[in-house]
Amino acid sequence: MSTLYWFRRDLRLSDNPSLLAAGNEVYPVVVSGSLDGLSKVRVDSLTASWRSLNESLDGNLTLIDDVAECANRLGVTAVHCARAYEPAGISEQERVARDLESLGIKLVIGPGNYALSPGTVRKPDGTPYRVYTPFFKAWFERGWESPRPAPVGVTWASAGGRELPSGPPVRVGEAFALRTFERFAKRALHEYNEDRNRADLSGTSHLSHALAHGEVHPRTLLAQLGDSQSEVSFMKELAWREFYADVLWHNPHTVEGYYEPRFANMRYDFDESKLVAWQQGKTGFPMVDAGMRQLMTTGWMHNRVRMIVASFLVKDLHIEWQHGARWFEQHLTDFDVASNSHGWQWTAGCGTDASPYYRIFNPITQGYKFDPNGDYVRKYVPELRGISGKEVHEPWLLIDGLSPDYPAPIVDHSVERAEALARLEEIKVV
DNA sequence: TTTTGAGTTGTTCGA
DNA sequence: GTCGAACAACTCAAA
Repeated sequence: MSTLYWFRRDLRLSDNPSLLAAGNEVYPVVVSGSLDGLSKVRVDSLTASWRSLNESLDGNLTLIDDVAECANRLGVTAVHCARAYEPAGISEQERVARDLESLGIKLVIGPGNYALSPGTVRKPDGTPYRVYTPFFKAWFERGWESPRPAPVGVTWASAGGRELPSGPPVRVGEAFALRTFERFAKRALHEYNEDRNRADLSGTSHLSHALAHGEVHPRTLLAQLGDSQSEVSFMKELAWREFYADVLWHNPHTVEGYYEPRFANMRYDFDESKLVAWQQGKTGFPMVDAGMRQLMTTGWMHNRVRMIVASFLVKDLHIEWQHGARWFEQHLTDFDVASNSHGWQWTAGCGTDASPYYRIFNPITQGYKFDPNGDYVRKYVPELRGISGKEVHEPWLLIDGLSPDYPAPIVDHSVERAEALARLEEIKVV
């Protein structure tokens, strides 16, 4: 009996239990609505992942507009997919399930792209964790299942939808994800504990795109990790992804709503010209500008730099975190709603296990620390390439060093730091 | 039951 | 120049 498989954010064949459940005669499809509202860079990256998956499916992956309509036309009795845990995905799957049910077709939803599905790790009293470290302990002690093999002997058939959109070649896909991990495991993983914060090095895994698109299952990675300090550090990063998915699952309003509600009452500014300067990487703070331009030119930003630019928007410009989160959503090809919203809320101080009120990043100090030679800044801010060495982090100190094209700092950090502390004081719990 | 110490990612100030 | 203390309030887990 044929089934229809609806690929969403699980664009892989191996270690995909939902796909294994779909049987031996499968119509693989993706849905055109997945592209709605996405920026060009995200459309390009998602459709590149689709094209890569299509090669593994012997060219049978097609693009459809409506799952229920397609399933009905093909006469299948069941549609299979992997579970979504974020609010938009949940409601989409509920809607499709209702549409299918009215046609007498089952929607079979398998587990999603987490070692432990959101909602499963709980405190002994049954409530969800609000602090990462105890979550990690419970998550680790509970453990996860072994990776599953790719399906064997499946006949893929075209559902007769449209051809996949073409686009620029992007290095993505399941095989690329596995190669990326192998490369990482051979080199950077050993120094991960030391180098992952260095913006000027390639010390991170570069697997965020693959994890966000489900080109690899996290437990496929976990199964290959030992217990060295660096391997445990990487495991903890994977656990952060699971923690934030869990937090969002329990608190769906926190996509754009405050996890800690009293922060909704804090005084914020909205200066459009400052927001635009931040977005365009023209704040006059080299480390911030390098990060924002890396985002614009590559669709990715180093995690350490994400914190620096986020802190700058929230604590130096006093702009609400949601504006920054939305900008990231438009430009990050590895966008993950749970990690994005809760990463921002952590920096803003309103999230789980939040950054203490006094932890305000100094964008200059952070530059010296995590781009010690200034190479990262020079790579992404061409106006500053004439300045050699670490001096690039404070171009205003150089008599002849400042390019006329590069802006002066748009704020005084020490003034805005004090302002941020004063505003936090106003919402202090008495 | 109550208490206690720790909690991803930091900065500043004063000794 | 280095170094340690101080900087909310609250959650969680262990004692």
